[in-house]
Amino acid sequence: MVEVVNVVASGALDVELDLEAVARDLDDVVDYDPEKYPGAYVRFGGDEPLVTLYRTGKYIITGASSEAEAGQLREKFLTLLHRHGIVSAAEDAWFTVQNYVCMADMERSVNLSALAIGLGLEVTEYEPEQFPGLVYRPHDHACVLLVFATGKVVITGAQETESAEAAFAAFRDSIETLLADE
DNA sequence: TACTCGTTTCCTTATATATCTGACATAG
DNA sequence: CTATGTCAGATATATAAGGAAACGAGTA
Repeated sequence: MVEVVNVVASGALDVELDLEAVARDLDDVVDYDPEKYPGAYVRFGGDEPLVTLYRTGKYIITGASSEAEAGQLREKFLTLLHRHGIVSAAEDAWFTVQNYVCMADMERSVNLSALAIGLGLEVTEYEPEQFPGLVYRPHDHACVLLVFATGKVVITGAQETESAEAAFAAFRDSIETLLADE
């Protein structure tokens, strides 16, 4: 079972923004420090996803647990901007999910050194002294898997949930073949 | 050699995962 | 004063974004 733990999405408004003015208008939710970073952070609540807004009108939503949650936050964000007259509804250009970060559990321990050899050294990276997880980049799936000795797996880089699920399913099948004796 | 222009890298944010390190704290 | 304990911060992964800095190459 693959569980989505983070969704990164981006979108654009067809207008250039004066972030200084936006930060003044929405002082209670906006955190803007151009000396530190060019984007303005919009936080509705400590537990809600983060919106990073740029001068160009583009924005990023990070920290949502589902595509639906990202979409709801986007609506909330756009409504806020409309209410303050910062943008009009017509200036809303596009919005897409860019990355799904998922978690899965094989519920068995894994010998990562053996797995690296089994999967092939050209598709894996395992340096336990640098990082305890094995990095697996399958050729036939557009995402990256981080495999841990405990059997926990992090799947990241997927543009769709289905792609993360397919990558994990294929990985779980190969694990059973490669490490059947352990 | 000096300057310009294009490319590349880093920064920041979220999130799970696990391992080690360094900085503190508190107890004996 | 030393022992153990706790906690935060790297380490690595993907991804968007804009700006700054660094860097290589080409020209005068």
